[in-house]
Amino acid sequence: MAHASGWPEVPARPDLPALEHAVLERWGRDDVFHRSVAQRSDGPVWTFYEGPPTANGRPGVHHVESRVFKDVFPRYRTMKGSSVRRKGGWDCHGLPVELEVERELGLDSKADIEAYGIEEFNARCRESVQRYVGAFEELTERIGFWIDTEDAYRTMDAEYVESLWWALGELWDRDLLFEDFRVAPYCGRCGTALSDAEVSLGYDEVTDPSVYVRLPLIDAPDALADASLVVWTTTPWTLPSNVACAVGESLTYAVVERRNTDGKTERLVLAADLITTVLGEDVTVASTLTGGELVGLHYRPPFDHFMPDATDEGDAHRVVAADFVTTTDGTGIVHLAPAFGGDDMVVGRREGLPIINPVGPDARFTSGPWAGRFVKDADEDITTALAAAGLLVASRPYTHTYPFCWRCKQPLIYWAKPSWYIRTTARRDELLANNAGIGWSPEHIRDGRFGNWLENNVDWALSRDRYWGTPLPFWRCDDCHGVTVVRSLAQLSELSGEDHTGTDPHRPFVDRITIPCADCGGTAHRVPGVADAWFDSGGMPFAQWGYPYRGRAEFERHYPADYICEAIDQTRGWFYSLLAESTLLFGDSSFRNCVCLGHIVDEDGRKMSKSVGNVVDPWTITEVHGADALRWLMFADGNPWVSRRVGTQQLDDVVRRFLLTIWNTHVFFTTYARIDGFDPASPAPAVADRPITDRWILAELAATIDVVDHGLDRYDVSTATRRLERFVDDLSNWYVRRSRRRFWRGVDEDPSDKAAAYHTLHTVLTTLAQLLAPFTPFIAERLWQDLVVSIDPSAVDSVHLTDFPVADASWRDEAVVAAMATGRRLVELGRQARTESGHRVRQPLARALVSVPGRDASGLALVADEIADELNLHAVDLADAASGVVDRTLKPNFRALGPAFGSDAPAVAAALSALDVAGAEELLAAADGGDLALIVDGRTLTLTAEMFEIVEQPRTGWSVVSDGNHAVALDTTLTPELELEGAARELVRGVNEQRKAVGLDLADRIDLDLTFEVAGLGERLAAAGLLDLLAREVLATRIVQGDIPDDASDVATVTLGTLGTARLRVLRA
RNA sequence: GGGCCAAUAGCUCAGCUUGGUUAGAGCGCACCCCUGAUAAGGGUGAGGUCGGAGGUUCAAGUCCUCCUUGGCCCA
Repeated sequence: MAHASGWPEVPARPDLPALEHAVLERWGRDDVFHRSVAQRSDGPVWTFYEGPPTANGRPGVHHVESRVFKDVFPRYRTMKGSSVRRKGGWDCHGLPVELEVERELGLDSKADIEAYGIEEFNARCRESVQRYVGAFEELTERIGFWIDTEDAYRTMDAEYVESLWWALGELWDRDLLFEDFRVAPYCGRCGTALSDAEVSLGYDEVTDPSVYVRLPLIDAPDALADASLVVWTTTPWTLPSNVACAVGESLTYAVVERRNTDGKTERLVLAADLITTVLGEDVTVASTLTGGELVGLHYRPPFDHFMPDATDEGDAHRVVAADFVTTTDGTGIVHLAPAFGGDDMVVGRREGLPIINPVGPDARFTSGPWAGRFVKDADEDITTALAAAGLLVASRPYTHTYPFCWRCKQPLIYWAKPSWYIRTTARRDELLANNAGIGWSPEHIRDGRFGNWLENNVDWALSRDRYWGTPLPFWRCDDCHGVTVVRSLAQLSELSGEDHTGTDPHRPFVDRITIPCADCGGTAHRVPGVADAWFDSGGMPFAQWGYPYRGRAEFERHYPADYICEAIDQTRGWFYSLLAESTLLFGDSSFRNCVCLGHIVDEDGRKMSKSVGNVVDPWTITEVHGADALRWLMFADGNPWVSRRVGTQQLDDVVRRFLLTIWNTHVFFTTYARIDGFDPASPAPAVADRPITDRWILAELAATIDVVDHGLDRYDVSTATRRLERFVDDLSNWYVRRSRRRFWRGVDEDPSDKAAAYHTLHTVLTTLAQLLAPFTPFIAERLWQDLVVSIDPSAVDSVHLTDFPVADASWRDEAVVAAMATGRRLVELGRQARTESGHRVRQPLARALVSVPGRDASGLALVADEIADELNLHAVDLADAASGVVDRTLKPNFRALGPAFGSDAPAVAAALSALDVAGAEELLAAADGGDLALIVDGRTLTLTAEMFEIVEQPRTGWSVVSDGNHAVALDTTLTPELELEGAARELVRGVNEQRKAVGLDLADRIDLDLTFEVAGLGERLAAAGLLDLLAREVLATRIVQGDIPDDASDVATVTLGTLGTARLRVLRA
């Protein structure tokens, strides 16, 4: 006999955060995560790389987003049988960490840091990183992100740094490392270059002197004889360093003539569009030419203080082409000083131009007439000098936004300083080819944002003049300047002759180590810089194992990654550094698939920021709505790569619409399983023998498994979650709704039907738990515990240790799915007809006639009873032509007509639609089921059956609602028998309400007293067998009529439609 | 200035790859139902020139071009 003991008592209103904490506790106690990985250790390896979050500051909601996406696919792959190691990682180096420590210590510049001491400063950085790692680990656990934090790599560890040194050594050996000048935003007072992020903090509107300068051409053809180029700049101090002028190759330039103040005529060259803006109206255009025609001409430079000497390579002071030249301002001719402009440097390199840099690290001139002056302060004197030399065309104040140092408010300058580069441009084609093989989500990243970025690849500027980072392992001889790249601490020990195998490979320790120069016997010191922190993270595929000095086997087993995931802003960050390093070192991409995420915004769509005060704390969310709600919102709301709104409203919606719907279904099942003592191990009826609703929900379950499985297989959570939401809605609002009475009526009424219902819903819920496991691991676990483990202690003890579900072949049934879809469509129409005709569903009606498209008619028999029951009808019949109660018209099917008739299709369609009922009948009769002959514009055309649909519309005066090809007609005639049945239904409802009102349990038996207002009604109900029905429905062991005193308590009154009222009293039997 | 993405109901989003003639869902709103999932649940309704303009096609929310607005990235 079945046992009732196992089923838990399930609260109707769950406390989801508390539920999750209990699940976390169980996972921890039973070591479920590690067991889930261990039990798949023989499976195929599927590799995930943790893109290391910078442990700098407390984790926010945006961290949750990437972490849940990093969780869902590894969980899925694990359930599919793969061995998925989850090695964590922490990005420890970088400027953000330094800035945080500077703030804490009240330091304000690099000079401050050096005065404070690099050793102590870096110790503080290390401590700061560790402090936040703890906060990240807590949140990681709370949101159910299964990752090995004990096994995590840290980019600041000696083994990690040594791996990076090895990589740099490899690049050096392959001639992929070099030193050159790099132009960066720079503060002369602080003596430091600023990052883009820092620069963006300090923009301000300012008025600068802008000058138009004439540069006489010296080797011009006749058309340009005696002409001068006109250039414009807002930084006159850069003019002494001018080495070339840039024009737009396809822009139009003009040679204009004008009379000067001294009466002479001069000839000036500038962009045709800018003549009036620069020179006013009083000029004559002598000729026009393209920028291309100017290229190669030489001019006299504005100053000769810093002329390149003969040893400098390059052909200076000429016109070059550059695509950044525009005519939006200036003159269309751009003065180039490679030492002081990023674009200038790029063009200068390409053209082989010299770099003239008379400015020192304090942003003061180092030589020349303005030596010792801050460059910006020399602008005025330089302008005066230009005027004196007759080169000044005009000088006008110019207001624009200019960057200032966010610390000291000094204007920044763009300044070239020596810098180490990785020669990525030498491998550009391989980068592009490797990118082409990556599975991007969304796909447009490959050819769009990332592809374009690779197309325009420039060499990777590797060095940073900072402190807390991977020190560049480059030792340079003080005497011969020869460079030695050190690849490990062991090699450093060997070269230096001291044991440094235990030395911390950070500044300042490595700075103190010198090695004798192998070439000249001099002493080599380490170059001062550290590596760009992106180099650290891009090296994680090998450095996380300490490769090649350690972990060779692990590296080979876990390279490349099958899957990585970060926010879309990482295209230039981690995605690039990963690809660049693996391409240069190993020749391929270190990741096969990549999901790019959009940003998190607040519930009004605004960016979350501390200053606006709309930052949502993840802990608030997890403790109010729960981690599952947050996870589901991330997966199911919109697409991963568009920005996602996170707020109370969205989370409430997820909880109510999705999680609580699942929970309610669980409560429904478990409540009745307890009462009936359902035993899942009892024999289950064959699926084919179960009622239509069971076969339907199992068929939908099979289809859902397919969609979810396929979606997760191709990194598509949107399709998977949408299908699950629909399935949960179908389950709750159709399967459970239709099946309720099967659960509550007595076992003895129809044991096999009840068994079918229990087995079906149990299968569905346990399978659903497995499908949900990668997405919402907490509620999935709870369902599994309640539905499986609680009644079978020998079952797999966690849903996360099970295999991903596979649909049983017996579940699939497309015919049933299609038939039920039609049936539900008809129920909608029937409900509408009842609403419109004013006949509530509780009042039974005799029958409905329905019409459906021909292809659906055959399946209607399967679901007719369901429709009848749901709409409370005695019969549902298919209206057909033979019944004489439908009108038929013809509706064109464009999908078939278009290809057949081309441009005549609209005319044919119009002819079909124009047919009235009589015309349609006539044609159909003539066709007799075969092809239809239609006369259009005097021509007789033959239409095959696919080209039209027959639309049926019930003709009678019944209550009809139709929609497209579907129609329902209700017979609204009320017979005395129907009224009697309606009264019985009212009684059932009234008694059940009263049962609840007096606090009876679901299974309690009752004695029922009834008094009818209409004489003889009780007898009529009894004669029709309806009182017996009532007794069964309300679990009444005895019904007594006419016994209720007027003053009795606990009496309810029920209105029985047209049949008066009844008074009833319920007592526990 | 360049690149990418987005624009569909009051709000948030599907649908677009594979063009087919009533464009869907949730929330909100209005009205109603249910009362053995009940501090739940359900139904019905109103609400859309699918950002704009051209083009391709028998047929365009869907394909192409241009434009407008917003977002992100780069300069």
